[in-house]
Amino acid sequence: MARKPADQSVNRSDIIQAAAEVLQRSGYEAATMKDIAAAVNLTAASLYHHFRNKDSLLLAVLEVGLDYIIQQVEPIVHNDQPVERKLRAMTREHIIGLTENTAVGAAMVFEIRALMNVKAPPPGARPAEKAAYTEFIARRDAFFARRDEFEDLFVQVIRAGVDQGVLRPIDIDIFAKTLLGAHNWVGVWYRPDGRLTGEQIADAIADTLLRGVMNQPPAPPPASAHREAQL
Amino acid sequence: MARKPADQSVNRSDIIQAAAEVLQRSGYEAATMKDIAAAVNLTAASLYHHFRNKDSLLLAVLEVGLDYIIQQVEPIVHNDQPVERKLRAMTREHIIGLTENTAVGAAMVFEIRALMNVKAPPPGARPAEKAAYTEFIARRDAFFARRDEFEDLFVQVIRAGVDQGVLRPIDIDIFAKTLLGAHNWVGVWYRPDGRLTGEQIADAIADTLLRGVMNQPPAPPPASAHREAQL
DNA sequence: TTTATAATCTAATCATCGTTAGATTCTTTT
DNA sequence: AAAAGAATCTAACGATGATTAGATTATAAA
Repeated sequence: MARKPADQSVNRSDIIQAAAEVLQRSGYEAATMKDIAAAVNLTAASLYHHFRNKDSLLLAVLEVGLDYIIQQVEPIVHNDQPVERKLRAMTREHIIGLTENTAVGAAMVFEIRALMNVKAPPPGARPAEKAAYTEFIARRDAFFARRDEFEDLFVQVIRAGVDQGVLRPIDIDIFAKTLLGAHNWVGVWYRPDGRLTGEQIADAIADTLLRGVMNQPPAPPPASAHREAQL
Repeated sequence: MARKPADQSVNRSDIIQAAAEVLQRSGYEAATMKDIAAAVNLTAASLYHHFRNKDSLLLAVLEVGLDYIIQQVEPIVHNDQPVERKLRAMTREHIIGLTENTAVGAAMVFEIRALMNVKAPPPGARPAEKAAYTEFIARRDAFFARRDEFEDLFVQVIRAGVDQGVLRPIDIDIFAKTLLGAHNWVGVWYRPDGRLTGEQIADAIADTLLRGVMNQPPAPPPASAHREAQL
């Protein structure tokens, strides 16, 4: 019965990646379904075979991005390295994640607000439309909850550092947001053909921010350590 | 001949502020001329008496924001205080500027990209339309140039600090972007009814970032110094 | 080979929105 | 008061774009 998808037909992931790229150029509202479809050699109508509507496609892009970043960062929180090592590794994974896929990275920064703009269907709308909306709201709220959880990972590690006396008695929320701002901003200006790799950028940022909050000046970064060596 | 504007009629500034507020909620593409007009009790058509078109209104919002921030930050660069005092004061003025008018502050972060999306008029368009477009492009490019100059103010001060040996031999561009990212991000999450004032947030961020880049640990911030005392 | 269904297309619908035309009202100057 | 121009309005135009209906094609399972 169930047919295995053919190799040459596009799948959800193809569309999500293409959508992210169009979003990066145009922003959500300016990006048309036709633009996105053209990026995978389809017509706009064909996209509706894969996604309920435009909002749902946007959400899918953001979910993929958040899932990936959480998957990279979360394990670091639960290992038993010292706080400074954890923070450095988290900065690395976050920034590398944003720079490896700049389209999705930019969407994570710029398009989240578009999630707030979706309008409820009018009272006279078809039941299917209302159902789609309800489901969307639930998925969106779950997304925001996960986003908050992600940001809280940094808060947890920073708090542990302050409690242990490794970090100065800083305002934890403000530092977490300073950190996240510095990270996210990389997603705004980074270009793959730039002077530095994502890894180098991450190390430079981590150096400065760690030094800014540690009681003892941090150990110099493991100069040419390979990425996995940090985990 | 020339009539003095009546007191109860709306002026450019009113519309620009209202537009910024609508933009903050909806983003540029989702914001309609009707929405903006309603915020100043006008019809959409009336806006065209004050602005050539929607693009031009967006640009006006961004120009106002950039002008204000530059006006606050630029003088600091040219006084003769030590680098650390300058950087702290620049952070203060930048963040206070973003938090005093959150609508314009958010526009400066989120809507600049919309400037890239304006489409050229078709070859068959009216001359007036083509002229408006040409003028828009020129103004837009001037805006970007000024924006770059603004960011360069930070680079200049940081470079001076490194040259003087006050700051560690950091990567100047990366640190400037780290700083700007931390600043701009405040414009994303700050709420006027939050726990801290813009000034307090600025001080906390400046503490951490300065400590992160100074060779000697920075002097503790002038605890309860009033804002103007920094200049 | 037949069949079910996945994937895609063409063509149309429906709503929204930027923009313009032209009339009207309001305020200042003469 | 009359004139001039500024500010605003109503009504419409034209374009765009999300979405749907229904037909068509391709592919894997039977």
